[in-house]
Amino acid sequence: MATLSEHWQTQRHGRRRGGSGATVADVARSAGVSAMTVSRVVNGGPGVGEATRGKVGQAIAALGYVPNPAARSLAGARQVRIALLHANPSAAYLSEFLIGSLAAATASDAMLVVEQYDPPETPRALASRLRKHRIAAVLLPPPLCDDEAVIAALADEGLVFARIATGAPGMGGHAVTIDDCAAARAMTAHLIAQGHRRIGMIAGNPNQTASGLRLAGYKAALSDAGVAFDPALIAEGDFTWRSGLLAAERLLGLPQRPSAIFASNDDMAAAAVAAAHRCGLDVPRDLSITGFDDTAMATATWPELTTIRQPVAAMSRAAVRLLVQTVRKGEDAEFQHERLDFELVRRGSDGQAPQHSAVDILVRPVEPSEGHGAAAQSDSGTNGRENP
Amino acid sequence: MATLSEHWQTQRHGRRRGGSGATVADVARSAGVSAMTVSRVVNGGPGVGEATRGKVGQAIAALGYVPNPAARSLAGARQVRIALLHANPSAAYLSEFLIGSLAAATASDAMLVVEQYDPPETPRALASRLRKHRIAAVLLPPPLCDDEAVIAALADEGLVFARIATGAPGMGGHAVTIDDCAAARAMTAHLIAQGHRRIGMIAGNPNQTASGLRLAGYKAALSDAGVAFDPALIAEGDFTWRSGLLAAERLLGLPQRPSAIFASNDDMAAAAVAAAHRCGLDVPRDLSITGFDDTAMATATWPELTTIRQPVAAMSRAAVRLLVQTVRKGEDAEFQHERLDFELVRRGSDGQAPQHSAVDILVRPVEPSEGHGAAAQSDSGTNGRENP
DNA sequence: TCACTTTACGTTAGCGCTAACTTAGGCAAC
DNA sequence: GTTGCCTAAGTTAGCGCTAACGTAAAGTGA
Repeated sequence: MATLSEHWQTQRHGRRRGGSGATVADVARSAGVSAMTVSRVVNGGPGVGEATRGKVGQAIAALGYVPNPAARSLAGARQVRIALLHANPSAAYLSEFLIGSLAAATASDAMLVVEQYDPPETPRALASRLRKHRIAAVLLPPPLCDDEAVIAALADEGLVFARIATGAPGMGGHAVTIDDCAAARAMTAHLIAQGHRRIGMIAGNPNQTASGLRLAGYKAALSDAGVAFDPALIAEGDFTWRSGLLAAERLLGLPQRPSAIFASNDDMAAAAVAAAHRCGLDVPRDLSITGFDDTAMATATWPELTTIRQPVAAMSRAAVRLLVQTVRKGEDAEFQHERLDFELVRRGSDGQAPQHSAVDILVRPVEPSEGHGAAAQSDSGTNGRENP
Repeated sequence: MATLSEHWQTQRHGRRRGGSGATVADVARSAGVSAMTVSRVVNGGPGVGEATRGKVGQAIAALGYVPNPAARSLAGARQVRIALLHANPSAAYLSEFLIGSLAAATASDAMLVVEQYDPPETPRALASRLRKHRIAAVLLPPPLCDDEAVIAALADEGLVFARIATGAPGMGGHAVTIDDCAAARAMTAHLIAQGHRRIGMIAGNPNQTASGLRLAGYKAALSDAGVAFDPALIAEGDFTWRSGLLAAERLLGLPQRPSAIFASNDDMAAAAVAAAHRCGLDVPRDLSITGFDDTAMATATWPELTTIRQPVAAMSRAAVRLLVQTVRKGEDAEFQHERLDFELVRRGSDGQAPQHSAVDILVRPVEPSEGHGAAAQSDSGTNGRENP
């Protein structure tokens, strides 16, 4: 048995200290208050005077104190585990998505685990598997965010969930989206403003609600501009590159082909570029093509795609925050729909509509946002002779 | 909903029990041993009899006991924080990489945090920033795995690191790779086996050590087959799509153009496909093209790319495991080089060489040094064998 | 046989933090 | 004044686990 003084020493510089990092006790001593008060300050709890709060804050800064999350969740007995459920690990947005969620999870002292969901498994089995893993909340990126069977199963198991980039909020869960309809409308208006009138639309898979919204935005912009809607200009894809290729080929095979194609995601837009090249069309001189999402694919094509940027990382951060809040609060689950801003990123794949283009460019040069207009024109004019 | 269970958490002695989950104490009681013994069993520690171990194991299974990681790292005062350092959040491999590391980190009770490194910051500032965040070990995916300045700075700060998919192990850190040279050799042999003799190579950025190895593998396969090496068939890229396009255009502009192009990654291979189409060449009838990495880009082109699959998730898992081990062990850092198997994935972008070289096949069939060629013909792809 | 090591456990004491309670002082109302 | 009630703290008691040490029994060697 250690003597009293030895014991005291042990407590401070004990055999098991991690070495680095001050503790609440250190801060408390330095600020001349109790550990509990420090804890209250750190967590923004009530019942602390303004002066004390200041002293403690200074001590925290001076010692570089960072709370130990392990101790925290032990003491609180509340270790929130959030699952990121994905169906397709190679989806382009997933890495950015993961980075955002991981940051938010770390910040709110929750634990992020990644779970895969593959078709052979039933939604019900999935949900109970998640429960067994002690998951409290689930993050649903596309395409899972629109899978009603999965959502129903999760809700049945009492799991909280947040749907990312879905078109249809509601269904008892948080939703974090951009305004898909407005974005599509902006992009279509952008094309119309450049003189395009026959604008092909490669729509997404109809079981993704975002597809519908993007299509609606397209129609809205046409109607805004008084351009008649032509159903023949809608080709349906399923967000894969391959489907985009087929859709684009159909559009380009039309008797009166469009002068622009707006694809519902970048993969399909990139495929449209490939299809255009196959047909001997120059992009954007003969055909403008725009995408949606601003994934890596947008810059893996030539010319690079003008597209809509979704703030994926911010969206996942927001979703994690919402989930953690809900789980910690407990009962009063009031589900939110957070809508973040999108951005129209202009690159080189769009330009003036063919008929008037040469004149227009001389008279009214393309806005020099990135000087791509001229460069794209000259670059793509070189070489590139082909015929199928 | 959760309303029912939340209410009565006072069930046990403590007023603060989080509802779900057995504890060591529960298991101990059920098995009739002490908590410490349970802990020893769980951690595979020594000093436990076989009979006791069995009893405890049964109790664990019966109660569905899962250790609480928070309590664990608190008690052990060893909360290993591993940083995944990345330079480019949209890199195609990153999501798979993250999934693997996250799984491994969770399994070994380490904490994974993601840190970005952007050029304006100096390597030294980066390293000290990591220290401030209490990072103990760093995961270095490409291209950071070959950044000597960064590596030196990390080493100076006493951080352990693991380099993924680098070509040059050593430099005081773990390395997890595939055998890039053997993989490139296998791919080249695969092309040779199909009658190709003029095989263009789009090399990677020379400051990536993997680039050199892949080039070496290409040369080795040529030499294996007795095909003369022609420096004109090497075009240098930097792993971006755009650079691949330029490189491919140069190769296809050659007076005697190659009948196959082997690109050092999928992005460049996809660009080569685009370039071929631009020139009116059919892939694979007129030109075979193969890639490397098997990222999403490999299936976002038509035809889909025959490529080398790297087990990215497995690699990141292995790296995390190595790092955790090293950090836990403490000093005796013995750095390992783990080399995992690659796989040649055959899709639609490669085929027999055009007519005239078919004669070559009949006259002098290629003698694959280790049976790469023959095995690789099978559609499902084959496991790569290590080289002597 | 006894001293000595080894093996197989049990005991104690925290890791750092916070929920829940307790206490000290202030301030109003009766 | 004193009762009551508020606010701003401090105190106590763990959360679940394991490092370090304690101890009893079995094995070892002379």
